[in-house]
Amino acid sequence: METPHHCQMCLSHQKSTFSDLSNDAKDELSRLKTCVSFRKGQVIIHEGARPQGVYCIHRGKVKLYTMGTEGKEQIIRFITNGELIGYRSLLSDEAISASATALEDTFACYIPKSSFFKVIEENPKFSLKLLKMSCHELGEAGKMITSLAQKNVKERLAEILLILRATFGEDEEGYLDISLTREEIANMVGTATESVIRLISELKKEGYISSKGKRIAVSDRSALQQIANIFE
Amino acid sequence: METPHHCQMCLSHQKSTFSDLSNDAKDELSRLKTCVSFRKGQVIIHEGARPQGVYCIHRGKVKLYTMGTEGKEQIIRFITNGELIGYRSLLSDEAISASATALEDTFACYIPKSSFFKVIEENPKFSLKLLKMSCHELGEAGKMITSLAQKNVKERLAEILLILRATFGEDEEGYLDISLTREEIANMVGTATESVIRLISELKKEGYISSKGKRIAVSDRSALQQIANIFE
DNA sequence: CGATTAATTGATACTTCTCAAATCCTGTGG
DNA sequence: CCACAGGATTTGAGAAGTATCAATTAATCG
Repeated sequence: METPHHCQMCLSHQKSTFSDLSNDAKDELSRLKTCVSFRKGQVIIHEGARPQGVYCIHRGKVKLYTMGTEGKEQIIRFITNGELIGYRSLLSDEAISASATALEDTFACYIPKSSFFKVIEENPKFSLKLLKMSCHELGEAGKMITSLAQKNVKERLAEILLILRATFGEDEEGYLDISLTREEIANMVGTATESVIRLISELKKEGYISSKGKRIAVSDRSALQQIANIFE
Repeated sequence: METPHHCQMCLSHQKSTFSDLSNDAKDELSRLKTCVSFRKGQVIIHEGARPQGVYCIHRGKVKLYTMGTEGKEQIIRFITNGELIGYRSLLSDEAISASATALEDTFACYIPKSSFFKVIEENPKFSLKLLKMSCHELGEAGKMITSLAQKNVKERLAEILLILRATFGEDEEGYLDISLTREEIANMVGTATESVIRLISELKKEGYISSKGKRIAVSDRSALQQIANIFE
């Protein structure tokens, strides 16, 4: 893999997990890390494996998913600029519980396990930040559990569309700035591909979203919130 | 609330989250904590509130759940001896995302927020232990998400019965050592109470479990594993 | 021993899945 | 640039899985 020039900057990236570290610590990390890139569709970490380090995404979009029965993917969440991949299993000392695959060409830093733990041990504040992060994720996971258990497919689809918008934003034409197949959307919503397709066209008819090919635009956010039973 | 005598011991409880602390740190915690108890059915922390401290369960059983639409509970997980309640929202600095209610009379230590953070800051190893714990929970949550999204109700019920057995064990007669209503089981499985009832009686007919009143005994663990698609 | 709550059963309606077939895209090689 | 192969999307029809509602029986608690 090439070392892209911009990777020099990735530790000080505004939104990076490492952004609050002291300059000294960042310098040290810079020496310890290597830069890697992944093509669209490439697997970054694989469920069941033992992790040897963490990836910090500099630029790109990644899906995190587990394999369910019948080999069907269940997308747990998405990971994008500044966020970490693989820290969960490293810290809990377990096998990797979810695979990660690049949704588009992605650039990342790779930080070996030993270096990662060194940074944690020498920077209690960073350790606390990781703790805060994982506890936040835990809350999000709880919400997802409740949605899956209690909402119907249309409600969940509306919720996911809002999550996609909040996570990836919109391009200049107003479309969600993420390219997913209908199947991937279904794998996040927890339903069959055909059901997603039917409900997307239903939401279109109702005027809450629009779409061109696989690209989707949210046109009435508050309507989707109502459908999804989100009151925030 | 009275201060039960046995609470003196709870920090050194074999399985306590705090068990690895130095004696000095434990002594300090002993001065900072207070002892509380909850009757069966009593709410310990309430979704949406701002937490002021954490509870460490000394003895008892607690359900952690969020309110879904229509006021239906979704049980996220159970908490028992040695485990913490409320640490997630304290550490992520968010509102409490899940309520906790005692399933039976429960004794706990209450550690105020400031004391909890003091212990974390002064004991990096403890901080790392919390990190490990929350990352483990994150993995469990991921599994639950995949189950809810991909397994049918019978598969999920089988899985939950196995989880209950692993979490709470069996009494001398072989029944699960936890008393839940059918509705609570349904709120964990993510289905209607009547569906749980029908499937429990189906599993009974098939000889994999037995039951007397509300008490349930797992009689064929590996059959349940097969039904639940668990291959471990 | 009531009175209340929980558990059970049956009938029916609704949601969602599955399978099959048709159409639409997209990237590629000629 | 065009045609084509292969995958993705869409639509329809029917089956399966679950939920809901109502009525009955069982268990529990003061």
